Amino acid sequence: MTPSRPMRADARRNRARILAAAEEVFAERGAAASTEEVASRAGVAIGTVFRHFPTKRDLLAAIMKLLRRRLVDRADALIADGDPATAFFDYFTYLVESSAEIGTVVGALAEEGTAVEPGEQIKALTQAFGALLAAAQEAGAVRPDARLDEVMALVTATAHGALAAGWSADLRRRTLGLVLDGLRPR
Amino acid sequence: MTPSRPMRADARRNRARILAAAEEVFAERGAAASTEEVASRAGVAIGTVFRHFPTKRDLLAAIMKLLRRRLVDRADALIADGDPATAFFDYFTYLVESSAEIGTVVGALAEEGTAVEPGEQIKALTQAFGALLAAAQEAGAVRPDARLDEVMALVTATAHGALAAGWSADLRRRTLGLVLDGLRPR
Amino acid sequence: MTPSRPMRADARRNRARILAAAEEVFAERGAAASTEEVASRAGVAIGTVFRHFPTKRDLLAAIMKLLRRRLVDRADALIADGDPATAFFDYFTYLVESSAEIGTVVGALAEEGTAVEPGEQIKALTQAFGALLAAAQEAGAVRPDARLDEVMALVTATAHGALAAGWSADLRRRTLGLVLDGLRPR
Amino acid sequence: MTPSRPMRADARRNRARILAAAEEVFAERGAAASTEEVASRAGVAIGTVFRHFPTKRDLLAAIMKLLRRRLVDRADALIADGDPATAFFDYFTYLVESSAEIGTVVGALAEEGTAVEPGEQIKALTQAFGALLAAAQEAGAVRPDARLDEVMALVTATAHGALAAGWSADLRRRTLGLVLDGLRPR
DNA sequence: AATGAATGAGCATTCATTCAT
DNA sequence: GATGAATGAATGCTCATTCAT
Repeated sequence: MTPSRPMRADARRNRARILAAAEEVFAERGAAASTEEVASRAGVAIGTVFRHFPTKRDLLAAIMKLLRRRLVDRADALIADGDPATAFFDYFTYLVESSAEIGTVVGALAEEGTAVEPGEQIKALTQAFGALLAAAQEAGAVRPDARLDEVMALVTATAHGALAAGWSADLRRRTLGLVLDGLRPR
Repeated sequence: MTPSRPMRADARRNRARILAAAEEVFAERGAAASTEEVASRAGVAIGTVFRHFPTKRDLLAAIMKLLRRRLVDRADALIADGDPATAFFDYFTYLVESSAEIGTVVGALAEEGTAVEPGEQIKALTQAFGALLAAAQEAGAVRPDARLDEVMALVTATAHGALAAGWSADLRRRTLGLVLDGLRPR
Repeated sequence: MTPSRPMRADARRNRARILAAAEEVFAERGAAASTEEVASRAGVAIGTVFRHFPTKRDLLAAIMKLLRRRLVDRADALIADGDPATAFFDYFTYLVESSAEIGTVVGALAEEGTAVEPGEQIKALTQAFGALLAAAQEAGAVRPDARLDEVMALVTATAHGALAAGWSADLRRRTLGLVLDGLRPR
Repeated sequence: MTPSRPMRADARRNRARILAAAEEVFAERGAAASTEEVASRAGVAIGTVFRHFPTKRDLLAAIMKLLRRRLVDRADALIADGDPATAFFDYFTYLVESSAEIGTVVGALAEEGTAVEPGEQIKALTQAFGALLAAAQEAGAVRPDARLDEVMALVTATAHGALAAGWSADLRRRTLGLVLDGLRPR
């Protein structure tokens, strides 16, 4: 309950390094990669990793939070930017293209049995995506009966698919085209 | 070579039990589940599992083969059955609905680095699906420019998505609706 | 105590095959080779091996017995043959040259903790070698103070050394020369 | 590379304990003894053994290095000491007497197929022994035509023999006498 | 706070041996 | 007697997590 004094400077630096290393390592090696590997890539000792993230789960969750924030930021930028019709499709495409980063982590957590709490971050993402969707529907670029949860499901699916199956860039573009066509008004 | 006389009755029974148990266990716990768990669920000793499948990989691969055969059989049944327009969409839906079974295993193998030989089984599946697609396009039920690889990609994606994200039955149905709409002629 | 009826013909044939296979396998792969390998090389099922030799130990012991008999036979032949001076040295050399066969088995048994009972066979070998030694000493070809147990020890040592260290044929010949020189009268 | 600061005190203590335990265990039980046994005899957990020696092979190799160093040290001491004639024979005897320690390990490694790199250690040993031999020959205590490799072979053989066959102290002394006689000038 | 050594449960795999067929 | 499937203890090794330094 005490506000717990602000982190020491080196501690904060280490936390960041660890997160960066973890992102790299898990993206490369899958979630089976060892925490030790993360530590050494971050240039810290294993104990330091566990001081910051008491559990491997916690580390994975933290990465996810990070990724989500990035995604949300991008959505906000697109919303602020302009043309609603383009924005929605651009964002959808962007999400699928970032899949590799996200996918591994999501998969890893799913595999462990306990999915991470959908928490605030995902709410924020959903909200941002919702805004883009509404705007696009308003502009008549997306069929009006498409609901937000369906659209979210669709991105997730396409992203996972692209990742797990290792589609070529070409195949990804074409498949994405089909998916997006399903969202356009007839 | 040696004609290798037909498996003894108890051996065949055990092999089947192990496969069934493995399917269950891996679907529930992910591919990280232990072989020991499979053995005990199958009611055999650990050595028996390894006698039938010398490697965990082999066990996983065997499950996959089994699943694929089921999928192909179903496709063949639908092809033989009649109405091409319905058949294609039914099969697509069926595949997504079986996703839980397939997904884990596929994912597990992909994660290990060495995917199982795409070999005959997947060729057979692609072929069967191709026949359904062609018939549906012929019947004017599917847009003529949709290519087989895109359609395969789409099923995979939807199936994985449904699996990993744990969609509700309702959400799955609605999302599937959107996907299939993208495949219909405009 | 009942004389236990004479072995069935096929049983005797199998016993022989197994022994032959075991000799091969253990010579090639060392004593760590699996009993299963022996069985398959002999063309019988694993159960058959264990029916004839209830324990891996027993199998190894049986091989040893076989080898010893061969060695004794050779000694007897040399004794009967003639020139005592040559005979002793020839036999010594012969033993070292057969080392590969013997060594593995002996080593294997030693490794297991319990050496095989020296039993009758080894007594027979010692006796045969003793005869050769005595004759050679009589003939003045070997120093009269060399005792039988020392000579036995010497062969064993040289044989093991040649085996374990993988001496070249040339090195073996030269080293053997030194050893034998130690046995000659000065 | 990295200067890699000097091992922590407890780590060094454990490393030493493990090596000592391993020497004991492998000498008693042969190389088939389990790593677990080594761990428990050393009073550490199994993980600690593997942290220090990532592979059983590595552990075996480390023991060998240790033994070799001891042998070389002894040789150096004898060289420095004085009387060349005695030194050579003393060292030969010493080597045979240490055989139990060495033999098991050497044998174990040989059996595994990959002998440890003959590398520096064995070169050092050969060299030290070579110096003793040369000095002894110079002093007229050893026949001048005896070559270093033959002499090495002879020690190896005698050591192995003494070890594997479990000679009594008396028999070892007498046999050694015969061997050494073969090396004296006539 | 950081370090990195120690822990020990867990895992895939092997193999001598037993026993139903 | 022969077969070969089943057993299960044992082994080498990994890795998340703890804790003394």
